[in-house]
Amino acid sequence: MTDLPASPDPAELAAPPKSRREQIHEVASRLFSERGYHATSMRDLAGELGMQGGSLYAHISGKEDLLMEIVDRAARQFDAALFTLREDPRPADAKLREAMERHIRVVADNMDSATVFFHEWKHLSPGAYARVTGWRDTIDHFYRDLLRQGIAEGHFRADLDVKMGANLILSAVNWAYTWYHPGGNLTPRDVAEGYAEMLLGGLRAPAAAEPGASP
Amino acid sequence: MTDLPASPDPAELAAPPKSRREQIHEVASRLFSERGYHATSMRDLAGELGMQGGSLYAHISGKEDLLMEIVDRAARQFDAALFTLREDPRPADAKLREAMERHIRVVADNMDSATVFFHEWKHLSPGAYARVTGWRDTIDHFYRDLLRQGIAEGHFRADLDVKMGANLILSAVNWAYTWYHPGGNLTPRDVAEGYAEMLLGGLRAPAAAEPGASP
DNA sequence: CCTACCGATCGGTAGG
DNA sequence: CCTACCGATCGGTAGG
Repeated sequence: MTDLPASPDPAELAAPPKSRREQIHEVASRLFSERGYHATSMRDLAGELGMQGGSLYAHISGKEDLLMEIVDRAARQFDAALFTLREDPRPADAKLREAMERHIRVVADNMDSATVFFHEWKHLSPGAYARVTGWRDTIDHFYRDLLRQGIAEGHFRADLDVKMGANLILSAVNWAYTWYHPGGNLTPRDVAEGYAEMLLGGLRAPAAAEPGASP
Repeated sequence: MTDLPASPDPAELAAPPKSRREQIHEVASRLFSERGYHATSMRDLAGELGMQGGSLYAHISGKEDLLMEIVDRAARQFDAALFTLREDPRPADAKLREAMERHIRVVADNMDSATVFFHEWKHLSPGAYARVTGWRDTIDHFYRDLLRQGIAEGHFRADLDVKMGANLILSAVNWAYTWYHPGGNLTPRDVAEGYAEMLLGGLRAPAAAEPGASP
């Protein structure tokens, strides 16, 4: 109820005005994720922004650069989310929970560009393509190192197959892009904690309980 | 070293001659998986088969029908692999291993069409689209039922979140299409057993071992 | 299975 | 940011 003079549009309070370039980037992420890169025309994209196809080129240099930047940003977000955990002093199981939560949060907060990241990177030029596989290797190694740390600490099973374990964890957190609904009743934290609980403790019942026994 | 008269081409011994239609289907799976549906032209497809673009239409009715059949077949393979397990009398943990092995085997034996199944189904017409989501629901329910059975039997933890557990399992087996290499040193059975072991028993060490302690 | 072609649409540019 | 346009390519067809 407080007056805020010289601020005519209340929408401008919540978010600073987005540059046209940023708007194009955002709509492109949505369309590329919904229809795929090649099935989205520059005229489709322009239409959603209320302009003509040719007008886009006043703001961007080309369709592929748009894709490259969407994929690049997504990759950097994954990397940034996990990077600060490398030097984290906590034990491996706590770090695994935290890493999975951050990883899923990146997916959840960027459903569109995460989908583009996973589906459309093969349409990039060889240079950008190589950069993406580099990011993915970095993330893979992060989880492998984490598992090795846990084994060395004695928190994880000594007979663990590190490669396979990292694959399993990556499957869980990446696949979220196919089913997670940001507006739903599950937060990224819920998912991460549920997954970590199952992964760390296992699905199997701790003791051989009698079937049908009541407490 | 035995003579086989009236069989001039030894390649015909291993595999019966594939119909042209089947060849088209096979090459289309590969191209759609490598480049995506919309980035593959009918002329690309025809070129790989040594014919002109227009000639394809003597064998098939259209591009989308090709996609629909590839996706349909993949869906049916997943369904068929798990269907016979519904009535299997084994305990849930054994059935889970078996289901994961069969599921991963379908992915591994059909890397191309599995990739198309996971990436290109959104380009189908609404009718075919609905059919695919139906298949996916069926598979999802299979794993949920399996988890419920395991809880009822007392083999699985009673506090298990069935939906999340099914999601975790599906993540593991489906994501294999992104990294599995059919010619490599890991069989689908290796992957399934490794995954099942980690999922059932958990990553955590059974007892609190001393870090650095030697046996 | 080929040649020749159809209308439609593509990414991108010139000039304003 | 628009109008008008470029050459290229698309899925598909006619007629043989």
